[in-house]
Amino acid sequence: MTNKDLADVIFPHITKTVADYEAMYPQRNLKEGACVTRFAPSPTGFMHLGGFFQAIIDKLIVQNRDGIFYLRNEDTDQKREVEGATDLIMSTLNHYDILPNEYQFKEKIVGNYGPYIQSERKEIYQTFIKHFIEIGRAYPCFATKEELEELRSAQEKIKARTGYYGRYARYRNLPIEEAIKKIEAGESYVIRFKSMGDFEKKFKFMDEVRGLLYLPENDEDFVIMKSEGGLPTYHFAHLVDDVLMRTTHVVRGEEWLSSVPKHVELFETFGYPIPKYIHTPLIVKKEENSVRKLSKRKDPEATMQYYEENGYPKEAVIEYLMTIINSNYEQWHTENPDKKFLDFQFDPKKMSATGGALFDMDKLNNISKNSISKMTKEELLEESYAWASKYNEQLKEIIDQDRNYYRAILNIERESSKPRKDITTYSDILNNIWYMYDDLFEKEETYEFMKITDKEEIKKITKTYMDKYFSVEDDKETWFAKIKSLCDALGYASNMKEYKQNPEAYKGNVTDISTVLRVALTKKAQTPDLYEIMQILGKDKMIERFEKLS
RNA sequence: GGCCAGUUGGUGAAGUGGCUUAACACACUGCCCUUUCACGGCAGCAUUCACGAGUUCGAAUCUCGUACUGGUCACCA
Repeated sequence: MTNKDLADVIFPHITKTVADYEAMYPQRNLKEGACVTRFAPSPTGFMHLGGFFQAIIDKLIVQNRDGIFYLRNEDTDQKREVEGATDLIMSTLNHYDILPNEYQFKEKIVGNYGPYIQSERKEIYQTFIKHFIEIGRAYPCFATKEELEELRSAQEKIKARTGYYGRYARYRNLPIEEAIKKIEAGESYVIRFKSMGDFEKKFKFMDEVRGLLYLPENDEDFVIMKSEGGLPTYHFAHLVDDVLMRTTHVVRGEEWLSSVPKHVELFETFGYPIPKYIHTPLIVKKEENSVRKLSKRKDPEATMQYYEENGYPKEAVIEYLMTIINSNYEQWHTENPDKKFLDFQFDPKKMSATGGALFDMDKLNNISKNSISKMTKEELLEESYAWASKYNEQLKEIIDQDRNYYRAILNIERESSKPRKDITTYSDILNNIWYMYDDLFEKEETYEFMKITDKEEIKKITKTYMDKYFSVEDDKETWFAKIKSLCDALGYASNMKEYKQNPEAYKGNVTDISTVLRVALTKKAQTPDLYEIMQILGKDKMIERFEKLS
């Protein structure tokens, strides 16, 4: 009995060879220096911020060098699989313009290196596993859960390193005859890799972010194929897929760093070149006195859905993540305002290796605010309308009522060198403009009058203003000159310096008068430019609102 | 506990032996501008790079030790 017999008993249906697959998926014909990257999420029904972060890097590496960025669906854990997960991933990548070059989606395969769904690659994995068994580098293991738990507690008791390795690898040297007998008797088993490594020895490993590392060799006989379903574990799928799909750069979270010895031994056993690894910092959150990974259960901001729903412009989300990816990005972007994020030259060496970047909502909000302030009125109209159509019916209705009116409101103090920055997200817009709409204006009950609260005085100010000083034709200078005249006429100081020198001589100053007009028209003490608001409101509406006060 | 990584202001960080009396951005504070707010401008915010020792004429930058933080040790990825 030989290993070959064992392999045939386990995989009687596998007829192809490793060489067949190597031929089917030949070396890619790429330009000099072009890279192949992948985004390989497991379909859990969420698009995690951390995964998205990696997808940006994947895209960045490939961009401008005619490389290939592909999406691979890692669905080997059927227990966790969620229906429609790929839809969500694709739509998120699409929303942010980082679509892959190759993918498999809705029965459609784009690219010659598929299938890109792991559960459809079972035969391929099994071919490789079969080969491993034949060459004596993999074997069936019949250890039960209980057996493994016992092993673990025994190891803990004598303070040995836990795990299935060396002399603890109970089924490693099981005679082939016995193994076959057990299999034929229908016993449950997994396939384990037979490691030849020595934990006491170190090897050199080049991490693209951290530089040269010395890691201990792997000596664990880890599982490469699960008992149910015959699907591989991550480690083995990583080997097979990234070899056959000809991946050159693996971008993944730094939680994988400690599995590197396993992967290196796997690649070396086959004699395949090891891809370059970019282990990215995790995005973490502060809690009490510790930090932890963003969790989709506890932190809504951990999923990409959050940013879409709350109306963050996509450029803002990208820009924020870019500042974490390479902190010189912000500077680069201010120096190259017309370039897109994909033009940026990503350098893994410049990425922080600090083991965790604290998620900073303040920073994101600031970026978002700036990004909205730079939009033209037309852009903001389109973007906010698209957002409202999905997430805010009230805003959508308002826009539908009168697009021109809405556009005019958005344009207040916009499209200038120093635009306003008071809208953080699209979901913020309504809070900032409601008073321009009669029904919303009616609903608000309180007027935020400040210094002048006397009804008669307010009435006098508004009436005098409308009767003698207001004209729609005035430009801004004339308009303000008239406000000043109004001040003078009613005993308020039009000149702030004079007022400050002798406040007793006046009833108040131009600020007080402006505030009265502002609050009377908007109910709010703080609004954008009053002149523009009056222009948009128009004379009739102004009179109407002033009269409501009596 | 073993192994691995990391440790520069409240936050993201620049920095790779002298150009650093530690960049930039966010946050915060104060002042100025101003019809309110937002914007903008100016200034302040780490005498010091976790701590200790060593190498060196010279260290945030190199070496060692300690402490702390994080990751990992699954038939999850």
